[in-house]
Amino acid sequence: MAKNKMKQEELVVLLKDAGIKPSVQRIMILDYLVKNHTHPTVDMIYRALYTDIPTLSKTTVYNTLDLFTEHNLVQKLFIEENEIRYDIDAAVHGHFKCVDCGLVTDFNINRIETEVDKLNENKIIAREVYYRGICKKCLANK
Amino acid sequence: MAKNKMKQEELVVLLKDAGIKPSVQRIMILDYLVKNHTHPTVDMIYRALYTDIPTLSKTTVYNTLDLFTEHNLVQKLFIEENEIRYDIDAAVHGHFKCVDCGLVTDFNINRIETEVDKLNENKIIAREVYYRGICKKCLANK
DNA sequence: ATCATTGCAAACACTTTGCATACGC
DNA sequence: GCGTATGCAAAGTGTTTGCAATGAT
Repeated sequence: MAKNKMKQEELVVLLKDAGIKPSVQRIMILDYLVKNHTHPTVDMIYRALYTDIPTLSKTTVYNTLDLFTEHNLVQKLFIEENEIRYDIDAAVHGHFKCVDCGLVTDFNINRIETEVDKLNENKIIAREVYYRGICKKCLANK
Repeated sequence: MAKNKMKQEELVVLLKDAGIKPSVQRIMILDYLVKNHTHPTVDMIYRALYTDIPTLSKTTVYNTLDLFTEHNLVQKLFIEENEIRYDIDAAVHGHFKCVDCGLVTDFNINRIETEVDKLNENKIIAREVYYRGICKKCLANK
């Protein structure tokens, strides 16, 4: 209980530091993202929180995640068609999606060597590396 | 004229080699992809070909691109939400999308160094690198 | 009292599906 | 003639918009 209370305050600080006014919904959504590094979709977040706040609207989840994205608290991932996923991990890393079980996992990138001359006059805002394949767990089940 | 005829035959060979039965629509869509390395969306392809074949249906464009994807003739790109783009270039390369003008350009990747141990037991089917930012042309216009 | 946030319902955009027609060997 | 390809219309899915109700300071 005391721990939960403390955690809540940390989340409030996180929001305020990002320049976002806290609210019950915003804290809960941030809480979910902090506790679940599973690159959830809007629907996953909505379904997880719906039981706690039955009045929650998907619009609010969309609004809140857009707000978080604008304030660089989360990053949108477009690893597959027809779904946006959200990631709270700020460090640059790659995403591996298993096309079998759908799980998205992170992996570290030490270095990307690109053809510099073609890119160096552009302003690069985001770098994303997506791998798709079959994870070892799904490979074992075959 | 003679050149166009020859080109057409080359496209037919390309399709047959991929195990795809040629048709007027398939040849025209492939022709568009070969001539336009602009990572087009379904809509771009549809609108470009519509004037030549007014009976063309978007469904056919979808069907054909799915078929091409299955036969590894093209690759789907998920660089931004709500749009699938198609790329006929088989070599592994990165994609830079200008968030200002929307243009998607290719760049070469010489090497990606990842944390090997975490990935090497997975079977990797596709590797995609997306950069987003503002291209030098748009930067100059500001 | 004022301004921002929430959330319902409707609208939207892109994609897929069902099925009848047309085409090719 | 038979199997496949095409294309219309309808349905589906994820996201956005308009707007009224609610909440916070």
